[in-house]
Amino acid sequence: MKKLSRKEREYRTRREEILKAAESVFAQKGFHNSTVAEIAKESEFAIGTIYQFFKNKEELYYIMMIEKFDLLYSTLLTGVGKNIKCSEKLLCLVEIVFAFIEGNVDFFKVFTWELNVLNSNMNNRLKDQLVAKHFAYIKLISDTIKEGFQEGVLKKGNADDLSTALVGMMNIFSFNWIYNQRQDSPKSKAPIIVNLFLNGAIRGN
Amino acid sequence: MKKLSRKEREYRTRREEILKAAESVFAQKGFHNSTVAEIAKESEFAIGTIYQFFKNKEELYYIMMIEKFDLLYSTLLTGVGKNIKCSEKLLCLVEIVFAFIEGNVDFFKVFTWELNVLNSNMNNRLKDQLVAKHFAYIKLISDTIKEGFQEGVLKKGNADDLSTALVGMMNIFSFNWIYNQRQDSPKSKAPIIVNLFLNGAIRGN
Amino acid sequence: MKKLSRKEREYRTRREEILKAAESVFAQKGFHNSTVAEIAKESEFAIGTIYQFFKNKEELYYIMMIEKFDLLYSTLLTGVGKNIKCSEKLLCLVEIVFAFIEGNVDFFKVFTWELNVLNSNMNNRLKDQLVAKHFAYIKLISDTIKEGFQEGVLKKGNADDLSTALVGMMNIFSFNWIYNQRQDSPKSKAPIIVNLFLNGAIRGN
Amino acid sequence: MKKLSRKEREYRTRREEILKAAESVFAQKGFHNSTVAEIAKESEFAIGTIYQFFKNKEELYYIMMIEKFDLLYSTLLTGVGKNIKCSEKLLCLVEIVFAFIEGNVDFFKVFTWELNVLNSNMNNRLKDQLVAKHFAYIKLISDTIKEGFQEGVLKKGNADDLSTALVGMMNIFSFNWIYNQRQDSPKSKAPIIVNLFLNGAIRGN
DNA sequence: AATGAATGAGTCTTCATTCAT
DNA sequence: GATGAATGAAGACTCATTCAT
Repeated sequence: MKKLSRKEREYRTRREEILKAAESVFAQKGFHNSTVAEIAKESEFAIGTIYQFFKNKEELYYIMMIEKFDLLYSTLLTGVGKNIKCSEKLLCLVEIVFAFIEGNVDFFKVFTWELNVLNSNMNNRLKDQLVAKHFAYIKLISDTIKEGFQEGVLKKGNADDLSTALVGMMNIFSFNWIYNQRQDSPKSKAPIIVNLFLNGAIRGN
Repeated sequence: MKKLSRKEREYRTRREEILKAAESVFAQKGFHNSTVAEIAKESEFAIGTIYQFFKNKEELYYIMMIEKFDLLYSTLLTGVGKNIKCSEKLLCLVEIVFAFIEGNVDFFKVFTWELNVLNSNMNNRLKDQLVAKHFAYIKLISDTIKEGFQEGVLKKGNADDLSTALVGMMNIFSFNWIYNQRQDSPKSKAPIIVNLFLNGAIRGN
Repeated sequence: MKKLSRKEREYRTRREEILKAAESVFAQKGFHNSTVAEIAKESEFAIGTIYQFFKNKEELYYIMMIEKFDLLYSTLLTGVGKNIKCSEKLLCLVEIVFAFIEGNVDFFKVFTWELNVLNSNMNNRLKDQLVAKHFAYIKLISDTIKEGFQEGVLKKGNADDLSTALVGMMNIFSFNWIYNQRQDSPKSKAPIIVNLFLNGAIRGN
Repeated sequence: MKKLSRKEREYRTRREEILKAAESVFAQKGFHNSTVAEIAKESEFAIGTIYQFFKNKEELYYIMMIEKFDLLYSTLLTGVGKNIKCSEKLLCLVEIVFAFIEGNVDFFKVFTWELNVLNSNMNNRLKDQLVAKHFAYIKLISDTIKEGFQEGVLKKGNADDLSTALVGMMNIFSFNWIYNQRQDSPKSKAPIIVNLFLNGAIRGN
């Protein structure tokens, strides 16, 4: 661990401050609606100073993301390593991720899709309509799960949590397929997902 | 079902064509990097014509989304209704969603986060770095699952699918908490998720 | 006076209706903020129909103005001719012009300067400020006139009317000079104006 | 009088330059036919720079007007104050206004009505026709005044000047009535105007 | 090294005019 | 002759980036 000069230490501190400001601004407005001027103001540096630390807005965005991911990753690595049994490791892993998210809401908000970021004052009605459609879709699933409770085939539990979990799985497989050429088609994954959802991953079920 | 005049039919057709073009353009570039001029060109109409059908770019975006959601929803409703058993319904549901996504890649791409939409020619290296971080994170999870195979506690299967599914569940609970005030904190959901992942939803496990 | 065919008569009627609508719309919003679509709607004709009667928006504007001027002129000609003495003629003339204006407010509004026509919701404060400056200017003049009352040199009367009249004379000489090359400079007209204002046009004063 | 920093002084200078350019461009083309790009070019600044000094085109317009008015007003105030007798004050006042107008032709042109501002290459014939109508109207008045010369009731003088003055008075009373609810109807002002025109404001006439 | 004023390319949106029906 | 949907040129305004101080 090299000892840093005062210059170097100050440089790092400023850089961190800018990254923090960027995270906050990007989280509130998304990439496209955030201006470099805002980030400058939030960080209490001049616009030009931002450009001394980062080549451009896009680089600032990427580096902020990468560093956050790094932090999450190293936290996970240490945390998970403290457990021995697989099931304990998994629980620990999920807990660390969630704790990280609760402690870095701004960062996670940056992942938001563009929709959430439209200025839409005028189109609030349309936005509400879209949200309503989404809820109807979720409700269809949770209603099906409630039927499973009635039918006696599913353990009684929170139907919303279960439907949320199922949707989460569907979404991620869809994304992966869309943005990764090599992935199998989602359709082929359907039985796997439903099977996992119903029987779980543990041997013996 | 009222019979539509030729005028009305033509109007609808044109509107559909614009919506299709918008879907395609928005999917490729995201909302902010798409220009109305591009949508006009793609749809083979003049710029001004777009504005005869939609008040502005934002409205075009929302309406495109809403109509797609409507279509998915009604397809689901009919499809799921044909089954009786809960587990069959769920499989059917997942299959319909996946079939819809495979048939509407453009639409689904629109949901993408802004990151995927940056012009980044310059910053491709950074983007790759970020993707690498993400894969390392996923790998940590799938490695843990592979340990579960070794340990004999988990049914042998595709570790990538399982880790993907787990991440999908974590993500969606995080999103819901971030964008919904009333939701319980993710941390409290950790045991539920891990339990579902391990034991499944079926009664008796 | 040729007798007109029905066709011809209908043509004239439609034309009048369009001109009337144009007058009303132009008066409310000025030339630049009026759209042909609005004039079409006001006149209850289609946009295309407007263009059957007038080559373009500008021509519609000019012809509307010209026809109104014609009407005023012929009204004046008949009215003034009924008097014999010059002073009666002048009074009659002023009265006819004023009656015409009161009966054709819309038309006269069209003469407005662009200032009155700005959309300025945002800039209302600035507009008010400008109006205030103008009033200060007028007040300076009427105060000077009031001093004349005190001094005993001016017949007691309405200082506002007198200052308004003076400003009206100054304005018109300025305009004429600005838009007519050949006119004498306003400066040379100053004594004439002040003399007329003080002594009037009648012989003997 | 605070001493200004170099920065502040430079800022003011640039601002003045933009205002001067705006005055010139607006004077030539009117508000609506002037583009911000033209003003930028005329002032030798970039478009964006204009927006650093003024929120938008409209604000630029208003502020330019207000500052000119301020200048005229303060010039008047000092100038008129140097005289004691009312009639001298009035003459001085008129002379200052006229001198100001001669020195600020651009500014005064800005007051122009929209008519003068139409692009009318195509419609020059119509514009000429309209101007002709206007002259006919003026001529009617000046002819009446000439009759007054013949009749011996009016002091011999320049009939054009007299008719111009009369029209100026009529116009301003009409404007004030149209744009000020509370004002008396023009018709009621007719005798006042004619009386002023004939007898002047001086006591004893 | 830090600053922030200046830059101008880029984009949404409007609206006069045309022309196929 | 009447219609009004389609057109696309034009213009206000924004904001990432530069560079002189």
